[in-house]
Amino acid sequence: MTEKKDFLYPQKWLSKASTGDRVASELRMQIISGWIESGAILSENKLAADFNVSRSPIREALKILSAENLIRLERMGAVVIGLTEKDIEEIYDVRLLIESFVFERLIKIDTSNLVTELSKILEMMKIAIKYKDADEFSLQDVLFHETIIRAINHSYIKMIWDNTKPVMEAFILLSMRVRIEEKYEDFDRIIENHELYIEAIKTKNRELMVKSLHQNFDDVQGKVDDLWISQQTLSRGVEKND
Amino acid sequence: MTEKKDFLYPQKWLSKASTGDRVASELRMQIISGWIESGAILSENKLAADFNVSRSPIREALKILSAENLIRLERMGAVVIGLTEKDIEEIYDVRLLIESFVFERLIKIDTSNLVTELSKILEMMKIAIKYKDADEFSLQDVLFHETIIRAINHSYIKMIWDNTKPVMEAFILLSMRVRIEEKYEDFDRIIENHELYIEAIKTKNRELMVKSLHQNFDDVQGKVDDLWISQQTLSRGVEKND
DNA sequence: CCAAGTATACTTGTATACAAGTATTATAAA
DNA sequence: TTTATAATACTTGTATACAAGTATACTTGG
Repeated sequence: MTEKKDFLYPQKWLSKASTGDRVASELRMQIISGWIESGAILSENKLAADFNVSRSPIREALKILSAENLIRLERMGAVVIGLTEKDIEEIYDVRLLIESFVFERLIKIDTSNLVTELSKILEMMKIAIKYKDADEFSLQDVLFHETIIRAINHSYIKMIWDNTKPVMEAFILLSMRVRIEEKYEDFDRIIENHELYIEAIKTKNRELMVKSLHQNFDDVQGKVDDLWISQQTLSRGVEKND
Repeated sequence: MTEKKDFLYPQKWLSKASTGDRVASELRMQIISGWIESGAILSENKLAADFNVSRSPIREALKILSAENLIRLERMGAVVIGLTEKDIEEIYDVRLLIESFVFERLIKIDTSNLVTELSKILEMMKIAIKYKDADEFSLQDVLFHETIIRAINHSYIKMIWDNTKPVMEAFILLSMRVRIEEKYEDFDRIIENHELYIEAIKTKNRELMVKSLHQNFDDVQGKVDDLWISQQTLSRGVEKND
C-alpha cells in the first residue's frame, strides 16, 4: 500500500487556474523536489489516471513543463530532466541579467510609487516570517522582484520573467520551507538584502544595487543545499508509487 | 468571393512539425505581417474551420502565440495583440542583452570550432543573397545567431532565445523579402556586420563585438519600415476574409 | 539455445463530443 | 420608445474516441 501524498503546491494559489495549470504546478513541484526523479518517464495516460483527469489538461501541463526545461517531450513518453545545481546557477544568471537591465531603466524614471509598493511587500514578508509562513513568504519574495520588473513596462523582459518564474517560485518555495524551520535566522539577512535593494532603487545607486543583487545571489548556494535537504525530507517515511 | 492566399511561412521548414506548430507558424506570420490586424478576435472554432483541422492543434497553436505575446487569451476568443515598433525594439534589447552575456562567456572558452561553423553559415548567406533567396537568407541569419548562443551551453539563455526566436524569425523573414527586392545593396552591409561579428569572436575583442552588435541593432530601424511596406504589399489586391 | 518474425500492448497526435458559462439578440412589458 | 427578461448562438475547458506508429515480448522455425 502506498501512502497518500499531499499536494506540494499551495492549492489556494490556484483559485482560478485551469486543470492543466494545476497539474503543471503540482508536477513542477514534484520534479523540483525530487519526488519524481530525473530520468523518469511520464506517460500521458498514466498521469491522467494519477490526477484523475483526462489527457487534455495533462498534455497542456506537459507542454508547459517542457517549455520550462523540466521535461523533454519525446516519441514515447516525456523524460524528466529535473533541476540541477547548474540550472539554478543559470536561473540566477538570468535574474542578474534582467534585474540589472531593469535597474538601468529605473534610474531614468520616477520610482516613488514603486518604492512604496516594495516597502509594503517587505512588511508582508516580515509578518510571514514572524508567523513562520514559508509559503506566504515565498509568494511575497517572488512578488517583490516581479513588481520591480513590471515597473519598467518592458513586455519582453516581462516575458523572460514569466518563463523563469514558475521554476524559481517552486524552487524558492521548497527551500524556504526547510529554512524557516532549520535556519530561521537566515531570514534576517534576506530582509536586510531586500531593504538594501529598496534603498538602491530609491537613491538610484547603481553600486548599492549590484551589491544587494550579488548578496542575493550568494545566498543561493545555501538554497541549493536546502533543496537537497528538502528532497530527502520528502522521501523520508513515504512510499513512492510504482 | 475571397481570393485564396498562399502560406506566408515556408512550408519546407515544417517537414516534421505537428499540425499545431504549423498553424502557429502560419498564424504568427499572418499576425506579424498585418494580414490579421491587431485587435481582431480569433475563435478556436473559426480557426479550426479555416485551417481544416480540429480544435486540438488550434488550441496548441494559440497557447504558443500567447506565450509569444502575439495574442491574449481571454474568456471569449483570443485577442490579437500584434507586433508594434516598441515590441521590435524590445526584442532587440533582449538580443543585445543575451548576446552580450554570451560573448562574455565565449571569451573564456575555445571558439575555433564556432568560428569555423559561423564562417560556413556566412558563406551560405552569401549564396542566398546571390540567388535572391530571402527565405534561405533569413534561415541562415537566424541560425548564425543561434549557433553563437548555443556555443556556451547555457540552457536558460537558450530558453530565452527559444522564446524570442519564432517572432524574430517571422519578422526577419518578412522584412528580408521586401529588402531583397527593393534594397538589395543592404545585404552587403549585413554581411559585413556578420564578418565583423566573427572577427570579434575570433579575436575575443569586446569592443569589436559591441560595435558589430550595435550596427546590427541600428539596422533595425530600416527593418521596421520594411515591415510596414510588407504589410501594405500583402494587402494590395487581396481581399480579406470577413 | 538462438534468431527471425509476428502479435500485442503500449505511445502520442488529432478529431469529436459534451458541459458550463457568456454575450447578444429578440421579445415582451411598461 | 425604453427597459427588462428570456432564448439563442456563440465561447472555452475537459473528456473521450480513433488512428497511426513504436517498443516489447512471445512464438515459431531452425
